[in-house]
Amino acid sequence: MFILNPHSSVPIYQQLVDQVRRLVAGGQLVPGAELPSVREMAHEHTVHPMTISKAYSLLESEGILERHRGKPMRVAALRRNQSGVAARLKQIEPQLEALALSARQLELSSDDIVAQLRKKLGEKP
Amino acid sequence: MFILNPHSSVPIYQQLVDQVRRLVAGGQLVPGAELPSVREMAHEHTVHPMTISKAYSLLESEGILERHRGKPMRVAALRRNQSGVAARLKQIEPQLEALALSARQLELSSDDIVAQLRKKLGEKP
Amino acid sequence: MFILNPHSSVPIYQQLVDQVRRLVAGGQLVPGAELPSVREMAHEHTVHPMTISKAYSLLESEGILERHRGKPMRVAALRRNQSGVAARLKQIEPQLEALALSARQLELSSDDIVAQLRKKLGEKP
Amino acid sequence: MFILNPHSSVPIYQQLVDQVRRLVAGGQLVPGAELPSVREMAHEHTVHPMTISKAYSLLESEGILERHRGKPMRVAALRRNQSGVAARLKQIEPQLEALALSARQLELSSDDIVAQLRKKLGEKP
DNA sequence: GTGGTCTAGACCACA
DNA sequence: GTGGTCTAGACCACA
Repeated sequence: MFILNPHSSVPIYQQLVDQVRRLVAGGQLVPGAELPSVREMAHEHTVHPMTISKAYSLLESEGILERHRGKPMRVAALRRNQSGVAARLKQIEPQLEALALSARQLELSSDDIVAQLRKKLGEKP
Repeated sequence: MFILNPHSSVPIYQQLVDQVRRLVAGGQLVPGAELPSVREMAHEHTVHPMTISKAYSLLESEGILERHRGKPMRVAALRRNQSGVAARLKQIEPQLEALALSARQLELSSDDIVAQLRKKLGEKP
Repeated sequence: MFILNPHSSVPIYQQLVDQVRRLVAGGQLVPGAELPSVREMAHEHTVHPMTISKAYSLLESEGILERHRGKPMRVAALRRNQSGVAARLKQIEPQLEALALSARQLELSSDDIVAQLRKKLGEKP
Repeated sequence: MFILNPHSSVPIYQQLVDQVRRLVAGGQLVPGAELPSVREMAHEHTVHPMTISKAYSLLESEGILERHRGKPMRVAALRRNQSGVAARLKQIEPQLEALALSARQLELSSDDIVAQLRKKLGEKP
């Protein structure tokens, strides 16, 4: 369910945080759903447990996950308006802005960029 | 001409590398053009000369800039097919893929994403 | 294992890059082998850590070393045909050409040069 | 007669010094022979006159060239035993030692190295 | 004038 | 523990 790439320049804990956040916002992870334990997850991805732990803690402090003694982490109840299209678009705004900047500096036309983006959106990961 | 943000999480030297790379690919910096000297650039952005120097060295090792002893760095001759639309699209492919992944996980429709992207592309930076 | 001479006109970081490159090509450093940490190496040779770091970074960008967050640098897997005799001879080709040029200009006979070279090759460093 | 490569990592003045030294030792430049003027040489190789001047001055201080007011630089009379085989071999000793070190670290056999060197010695430049 | 190297030393991110 | 970034500042080589 989770894809962690140790060779990426994005820190592993960050990759995990980003994915959980988006899966929750996207509805693939619903409130109450349980996440793999730190140990399980660490073992499966051969990653240091502290790395998973850090990601979970961040998600907890964001109110996205909930910790209950003795139980696995769970997806928290959604706050109001957290899952509307606007809220989700807001989440990728920084990515969109960075992309737009790159496109301008590369003097790529909007149509070329959009065509390429649609291609990527159509592909399965 | 260059925008360096010391508060960004992207290292300063990396910001400069990215911008020069894109300005060259985009044609705003043509082969033979001289870049500001290390000291000039450092002074203008109140940044340590070594930070600029590191960026220039990386760009030299990529073959984008050329060093000529005693002279400022210059934009190198382009390698064949380096500046076609395809090559430039290739440069932002990682960004496009990351965006597509985010969009899928957020269950955002292609049309919503594209509409938002076009808005950003239309804005002046 | 490494010999760094601070009085040489060859920059310290360059000496290290050259040696690692050759030890890897020669097989004394095998893929997966860990290098001394930046701090260790710096302390042992009483050199600034950044100097070692610079060498390691260059070797990483050449694909000779691999960085794994939180761990010491490691020798990367060899690219195909990277370690054959031909590939290794290729590495000293510039040195051979410079030597041949000198010999010609000094009007030294091939036999004199070769005899002298064999003597040096026989000596322990 | 002289080959100056501005892209080499060896400084231009040094390239010139090395070549003159070897051409004199090799007998291609005999005592009394005149060298091109600083201006001429600088113009021919599109190099800064100061660069040529620096090389000539170094050669003069070594006693290889002589300056006579109003005349071009001339090759000085040879000092005793300056042109014997042993003296000339001495001049390339540092190069031979560097080569031997590289060969050892690359674990190249003496025979492979020598074969390759003979090939280079046989080629015209 | 140009860029390069190096040290001292602070501070950070990651595992 | 690991490596990375950055500054302050000295000193050098080259043109």
